[in-house]
Amino acid sequence: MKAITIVDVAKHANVSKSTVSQYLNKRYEHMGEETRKRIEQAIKELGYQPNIVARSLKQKSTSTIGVIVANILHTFSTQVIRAIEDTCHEKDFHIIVCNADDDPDKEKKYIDMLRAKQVDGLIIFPTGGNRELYERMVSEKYPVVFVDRSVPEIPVPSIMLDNYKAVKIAVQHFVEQGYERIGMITTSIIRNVTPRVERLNGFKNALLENNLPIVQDYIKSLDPQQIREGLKEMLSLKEPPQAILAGNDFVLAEILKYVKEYQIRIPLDLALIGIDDVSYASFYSPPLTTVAQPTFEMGKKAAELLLQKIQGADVKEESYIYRFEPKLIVRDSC
Amino acid sequence: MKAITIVDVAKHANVSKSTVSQYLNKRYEHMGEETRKRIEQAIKELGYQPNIVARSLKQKSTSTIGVIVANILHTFSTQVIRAIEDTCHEKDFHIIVCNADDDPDKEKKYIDMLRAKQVDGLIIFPTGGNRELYERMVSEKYPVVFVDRSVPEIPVPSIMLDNYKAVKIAVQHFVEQGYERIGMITTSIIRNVTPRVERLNGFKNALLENNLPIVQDYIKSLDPQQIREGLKEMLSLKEPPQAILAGNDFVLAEILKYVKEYQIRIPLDLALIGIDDVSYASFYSPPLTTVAQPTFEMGKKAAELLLQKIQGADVKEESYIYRFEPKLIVRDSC
DNA sequence: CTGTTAGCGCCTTCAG
DNA sequence: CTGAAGGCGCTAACAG
Repeated sequence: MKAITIVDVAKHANVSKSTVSQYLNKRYEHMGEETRKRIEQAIKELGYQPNIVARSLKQKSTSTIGVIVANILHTFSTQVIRAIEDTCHEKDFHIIVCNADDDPDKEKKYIDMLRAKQVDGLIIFPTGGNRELYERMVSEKYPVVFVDRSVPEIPVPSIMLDNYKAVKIAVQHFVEQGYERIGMITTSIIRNVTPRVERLNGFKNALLENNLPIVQDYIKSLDPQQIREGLKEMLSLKEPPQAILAGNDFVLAEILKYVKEYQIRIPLDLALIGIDDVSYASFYSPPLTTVAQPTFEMGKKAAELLLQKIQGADVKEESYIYRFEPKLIVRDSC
Repeated sequence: MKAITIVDVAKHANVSKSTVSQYLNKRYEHMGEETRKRIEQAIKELGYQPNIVARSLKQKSTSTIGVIVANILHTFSTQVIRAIEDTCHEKDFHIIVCNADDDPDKEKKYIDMLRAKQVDGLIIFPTGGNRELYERMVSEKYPVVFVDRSVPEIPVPSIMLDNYKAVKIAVQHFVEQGYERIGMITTSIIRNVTPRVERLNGFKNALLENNLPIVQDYIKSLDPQQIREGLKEMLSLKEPPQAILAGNDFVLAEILKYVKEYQIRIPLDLALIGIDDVSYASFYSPPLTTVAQPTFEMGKKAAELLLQKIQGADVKEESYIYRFEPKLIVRDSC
C-alpha cells in the first residue's frame, strides 16, 4: 500500500500543498470556505494521515517524552507511569518506557537513544551512576525530571517521598503502641539509592527522638536474596526486636513469607509496618499497617513539571526537590 | 545549545557528509583506515548523536513499536509489557505504551496516532470495538499482533491463554478435592471480552465433563463494584457453593475482602482458586491455589512475532491463535 | 487567499 | 575511496 502524502491530497483537492499544510494546522483563517471543504473531502477520501515523523523533523519536537524506570514490575513504578501517561495523554504527548534495571550503563544507553530519537524530555528514576551525563543535560537545559530519587548536586527537579517523615510516622506509631525494640530492613544500599539512605537515616533519627537506643543488630540493608537470612539472624538475637519496619514492598513480602513459615504471629510476636501500600494490605490476615506514597500525585507532578519545562516555562527552581507526604494507614499488624 | 549535525562532523573531519553517513552505518569497507579514525575522532569531540527522526523519515522505519493495553495497572499487562520491552531491547527497538482503558474510541485514537508516528508495528490488547480499523490494518498488511484477546474473524495473530484448559484444571482440582457445588465469578462480559467468555464457557463444559449440574446461581459475571453484592447473594443461597473460581486477580481480591469481613474460613467454609498467580498467593493465609498464566512467555512471543512480521518474514499463518498453557499451582485454599 | 521556495538531517545512487 | 545531488514528507516565510 502506497503511503499517501500531503502532495496527493493537494492534487486531489486542486490546491497547493502549503494550503493543505495550513489546513492540517488548523489555520483556516486564510483559506476559502470552499477550499477548506475540498481539502477535508480529499483527506477523507484518501484516508490521509499526516506523517508525524516528517513534521517532527521540521519542527524539532516529537510530542514524546521518555520515561526510564528502574523496573516496571514494581508497583510504585507502574502507578507512577500510569499517572504520567494520563497527564501526557491530555496534552497529546506520548511516552516511551524503558527499564534501566538499576544499571547505569543501560541507563546511559537509553538516555542517548531517547535523545537521539529526539524525545522532548525525560523522566528518570536515576541510578545515580551517570553524573556527567546528568550534568550535561542540565547545562544544555534539556528538560529532565527525576522521580523517587535525586542525585546530589545535580540540580534537576526531583519528585520524592518525604522519606524522613514516612519513617518517622511509622516509628511513632510503633512507640505509641508500646513497642521499644524496633528494627528496620531495607534493600541494599550500596549505590546510595536516595530513598533507602534517607529511610535508614530517618529511622535512626526517629529512634533518637523517641529516646530509644540505636541497636545496630536491628538495622539491616540487604540484597533481596539475603533478607531471609538477615531476618533470621535478627529474630534469633537474645533480645530480638518486637517490631519491624519494612523499607519497601519487596522487603515486606520477604518478611511475610518468613513469618508464615515460622508461624510467627502478627502483631503478637512481631509487629509490622511496611512502606508502600501493597494491594493486599487491606485483606491480609492481619490487615497490614502501611505507609502509603501518593504515587499518582507524584507521577502527575513529574509529568506536569516536565511538560512545563518543555513548553519553555522557565520554572523558577528555588528548590528543586519536591517532597510528597506519606500517609500512615493503620490496620492491624501494629 | 546548537544541535550538531552530520555536516558539522563532516567539516570537522574534512570529509563529505556522505562518507560520515557511511561510517555511521558501519560501511567501513569503502573508506580509508585513516579517514575512519578521523571521523570517529570528530564524532567524539563534537559529542555528535545522529538524529534518528531524520533517519526514520528517510528510511521509513522508526525501530519503535506501539503497545496498547487495556490498563497498565493490571499485573498481567505489566508483566507482558516487561517481557515485550526486554525482547525489543535486544533488537534495539523501543516501545510506546498507551492505555486504552477498554474504550474503543481511545483505542482508535491511539492506533491512528501511533501509525501517524510511523511506529513499525502494534501490539494490542484489543477492545474489540474497532473492527473496520483492524480489518484495514490487516488488508494493508500492517504488522499487528493481539494479546490476551482475539477478535472474531479478524486474522491477526493472537497470543492467548488456553482459557478452556485454565478453567478445566481448576474445576478438576475442585472435584478431586471432593467439591461438587462449584461457583465462578468473572468481571463483566458485556463487550464479549474473549478470555471472560471463554472462561465462562469452559467452566460450564468442565462441570459437564465432571457430571456436575450447571447451576446458574453459581455463575456470575459482574462489574467490579457489583462483585461484592453478587458474592453475597451467591453465598446466601439455601445451598451455597462450597467452592468458587475467581476469573481474575481482581475478582479474587474482592472475594478475599468479603471473606475476611464475614470471617469465612478458607478452605473450610469455602474453597477458592484464582486465575492469575497473584504476588501474595504464596504467603497469604492460607496460601492461595491459583492458575498461573505464563505472562513472560506470552509477551516474548508477541514481540517476537511482531518483529518477525516487521522484518518481513511472511509468517505463514495457518492458525493465528497461539494458545499458552496455564499451570495449576496447588497451595492450601483448595 | 493561494502557490513557490527553501530547508529540517539523513541516506543513497552515481559520477569522479 | 570520496563528493555532489536529490529526496523522504512536512512546515514556514514570502511572494503573487
